[in-house]
Amino acid sequence: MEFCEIYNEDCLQTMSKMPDNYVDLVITSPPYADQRKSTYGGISPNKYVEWFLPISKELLRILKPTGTFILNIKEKVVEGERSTYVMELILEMRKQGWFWTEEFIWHKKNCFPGKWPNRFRDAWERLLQFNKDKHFNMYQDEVMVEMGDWAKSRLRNLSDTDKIRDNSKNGSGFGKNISNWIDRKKAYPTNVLHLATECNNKNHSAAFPEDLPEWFIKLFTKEGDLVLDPFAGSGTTNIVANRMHRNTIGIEILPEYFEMINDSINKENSKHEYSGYIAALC
Amino acid sequence: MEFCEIYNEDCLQTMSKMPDNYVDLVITSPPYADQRKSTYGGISPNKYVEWFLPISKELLRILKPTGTFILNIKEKVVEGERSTYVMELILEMRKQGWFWTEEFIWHKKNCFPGKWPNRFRDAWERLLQFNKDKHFNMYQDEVMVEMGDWAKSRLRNLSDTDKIRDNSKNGSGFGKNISNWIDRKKAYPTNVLHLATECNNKNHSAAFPEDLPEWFIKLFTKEGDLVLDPFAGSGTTNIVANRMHRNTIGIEILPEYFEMINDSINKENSKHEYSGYIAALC
DNA sequence: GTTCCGCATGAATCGATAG
DNA sequence: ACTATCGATTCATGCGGAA
Repeated sequence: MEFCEIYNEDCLQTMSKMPDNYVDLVITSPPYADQRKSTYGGISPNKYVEWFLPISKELLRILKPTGTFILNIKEKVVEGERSTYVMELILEMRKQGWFWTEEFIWHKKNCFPGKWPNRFRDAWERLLQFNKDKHFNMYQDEVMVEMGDWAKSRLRNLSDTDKIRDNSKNGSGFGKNISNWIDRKKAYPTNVLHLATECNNKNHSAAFPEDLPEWFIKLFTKEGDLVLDPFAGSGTTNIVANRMHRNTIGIEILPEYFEMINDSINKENSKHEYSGYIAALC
Repeated sequence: MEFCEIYNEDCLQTMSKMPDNYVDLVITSPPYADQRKSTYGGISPNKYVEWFLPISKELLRILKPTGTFILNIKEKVVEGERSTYVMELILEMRKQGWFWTEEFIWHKKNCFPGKWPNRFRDAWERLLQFNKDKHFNMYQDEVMVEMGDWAKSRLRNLSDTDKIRDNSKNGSGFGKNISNWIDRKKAYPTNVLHLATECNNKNHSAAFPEDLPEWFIKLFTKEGDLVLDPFAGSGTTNIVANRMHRNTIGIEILPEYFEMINDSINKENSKHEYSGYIAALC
């Protein structure tokens, strides 16, 4: 059986006890600069990079060479301008030895309402993918999506040009062989994720939707792998990882969130046993 | 009558002849690093910031204090990693005196296909908003959209002349319908734009869809204002600005694109006169 | 007139092979 | 070793012709 461990500690402390090359996937949403002040005390934007770098350094140590680190972050507006600490953080993390492989966009379909004279509602966040090595595990087939409707009609009748590679029309060298697509139902996704924010009673100010960690856990781990969230918050990452039969560790410094995560995990697992029981009866 | 001037020159040269505080909106998509190599020669990623800074400095001089600069850009992948030149550019432009007000996301619904072991297709680009002053002109009501789903599906199948009529607000049946319908349930948009790239016969490798400059021209200018595109390319920005009764200047260094822009503008304007003639007859 | 269907095409990237 | 070129992979869109 996979384990699910939650620690009520500062994440630097917990991570210091972990061996090198231990974790398969880190996915976290750290407290944003100067936000959630009432709970985490708030880190001011100009101290943010300084505050985060020791953490990213430790993450680099404990991550497996084949592993991935997904950082959910967005810069806040300070005096009418976007802050630059996220960009500075990326540049500094590269100096630590991280590879900045990709930037996914989380498009929040139901973003926070509001109106300002000089800007619109912020409907997206960054999902930064960092790696320790240029060769990492990626299980792309696990997250394939339904192909658009166009394919249904397209694949019924193949034209002659569809049956052979059709290069050299432009200089791009890009051709196609549509006949390869017969029987193909699904397509690979892109680097833009369309997910609604979770607005139900999580009692945590920065909960992300379960679909978000689920997607990355599918993409970057297999069953039995280890998923870490050093800023567990409401524990969404751990709950989802546990449900997906991954080992998982969550670290949360605030006792009230720590308790909440434990409650959620217990509830989830008893529900699981219950449904297993029901299934056995049928 | 508004003017539409296209120059076949290096943009630094053309801009040097312009007075200070002259332009209301700059919207441009410069050649990306090492991209479009066959036509523009390509700028290597590590020289990109150095190459662009003199241009952004000149733009800062000729932009009005109430004006806005929209920069469409995306970093390419180099050796399995996203390049950092866009982030470095933002940091350097702030040192020049620019405010980095916002980052809009252009979600490209039909992005370039392909498959790689370590990444998915890139479906988004950055639309960076820079300002000279914290107080700039923004006409938010001009870009309001239907509550919930976007009006796009309704507008998609309309012909060009319908779009012109809508933009010139001449009280045609179409415009009236739209305005009634917007008044019923209007909402401000977000900072995520969903547009397809134009893949038809533009003869330019990097044309953006007309909706893109149209949206920003509506948002940041009014009729009679001046819109500049220092890397005009196929001239989309200028054509749209001209149609929307803005003054516009386009600069394009390559003679073949320069000719193409002039042809397009002439065609557009003669079509406009023709439809005006028809309208007068009715 | 309207809907349907066929088709070209696009700011790409990786890994292997050749100079 | 290091750089340059080449082949392989892929999907949504708008247009134009057909039904």
